[in-house]
Amino acid sequence: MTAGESGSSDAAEPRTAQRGSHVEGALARSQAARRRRVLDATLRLAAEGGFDAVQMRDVAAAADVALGTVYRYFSSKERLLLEAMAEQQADLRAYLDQHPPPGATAAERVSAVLHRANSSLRRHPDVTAAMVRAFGSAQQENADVVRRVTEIMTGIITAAIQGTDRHAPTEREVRIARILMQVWLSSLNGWVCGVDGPERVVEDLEASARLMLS
Amino acid sequence: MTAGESGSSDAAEPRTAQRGSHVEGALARSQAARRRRVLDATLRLAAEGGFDAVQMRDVAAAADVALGTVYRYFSSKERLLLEAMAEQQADLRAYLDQHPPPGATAAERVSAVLHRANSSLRRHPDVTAAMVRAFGSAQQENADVVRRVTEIMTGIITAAIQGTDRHAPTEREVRIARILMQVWLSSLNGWVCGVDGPERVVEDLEASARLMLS
DNA sequence: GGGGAAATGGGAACGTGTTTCAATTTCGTC
DNA sequence: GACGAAATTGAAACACGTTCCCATTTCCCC
Repeated sequence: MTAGESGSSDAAEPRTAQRGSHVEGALARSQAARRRRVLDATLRLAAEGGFDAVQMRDVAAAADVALGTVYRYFSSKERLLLEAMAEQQADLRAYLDQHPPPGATAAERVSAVLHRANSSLRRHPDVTAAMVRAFGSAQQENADVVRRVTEIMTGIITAAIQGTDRHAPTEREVRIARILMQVWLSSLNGWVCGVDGPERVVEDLEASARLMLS
Repeated sequence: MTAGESGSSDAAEPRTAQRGSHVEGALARSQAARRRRVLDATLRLAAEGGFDAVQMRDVAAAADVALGTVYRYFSSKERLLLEAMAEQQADLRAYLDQHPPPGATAAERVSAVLHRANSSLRRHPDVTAAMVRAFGSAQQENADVVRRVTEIMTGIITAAIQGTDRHAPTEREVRIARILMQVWLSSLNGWVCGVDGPERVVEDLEASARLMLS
């Protein structure tokens, strides 16, 4: 998707109270930089060897911080990958907001969006695998990030359904978007664990879009 | 679902070649018993404390076998839980074959089946959580069990769509069944990781069944 | 520019999944 | 009933996520 860098970020500070006072809720610059290095190191390692290659000691070393510092910013490996996933999805949404997909009907636009998104995922299979695996084994303490990810994905699909017309989404549209997101996630899971080929993800999504948006 | 014991079983022997000769492909009685004890111990532990309570050393102790023996039968904790899940789903299918759900329309029958299945899952939340978590983080080497599980779940839904009329399922019916299964799995994941309440699983399924079967 | 709190570094230590290995037991075959 | 192959046991060892601890540094406030 080439949606590249920056963007996103809403939650996510170290889990202890904030210092200072004036910029309540924001991390000091050096802290933001550290956090970014950790996330970048995570993506780099994931790109090489997937979930298993993201070893916390290696992440710390690659980000040039101490292991304890990684844990200060991300309470677990799972959370680290989930935050990376949330950021990735947020970037994707931002990109799509700027470059809305073509298509006259809702089904066409949804198809176009998910096609783009998936070919981007296919270009980094190990990263995707790492994130999907973290997502699939998520625990209660990470429910907030999981929710954030699902909301972003649902939002992407809702936007595609609506197209340029920006009315408040219908109840029905939201439901359909949610179902499509669930199919998407399940399909990705099937792909990364080797049950289906990567084409299957797009096939599933197009089939379900066709079934519900006609 | 009270579908209780026995049943299922197709694959799943220890990963080395078979002894003897006459009963090709089947485990000696004592081996089958050991395997069963391991699975039962797994379910017992999962029922108490979910995924984290299923510790391989404890499973071995509870099943009264050595740790190495557990690993002879199940190559990993993930596989152990997945095989348990496959068995559970196979039992559910067998039960439903004997007690087909009521309903005049496909949507009603699907709704009835999934309602039953889910209230059974809700009765053992920790077991469900353990299995769903294993499923969600499944790796390539367990693709076979994952496929078996999804096929059983899809089969259950397909049967519900068809009702008493046993024609070969339509292409369209298979596609719908697959999508419903995917929604089911995603929804379960949302439940066990605390993003949604357990009612949400049934809501999602009914909504999608309604959307596709009308 | 000193005081104090929070953050960071560095590294040991712990828990649990997984592997390994030698000794022993089980079981089919002759 | 003895032989040999496979299965089982018991225990140690390893890998990696996670936790802990303390010395050092950074940063805010006075």
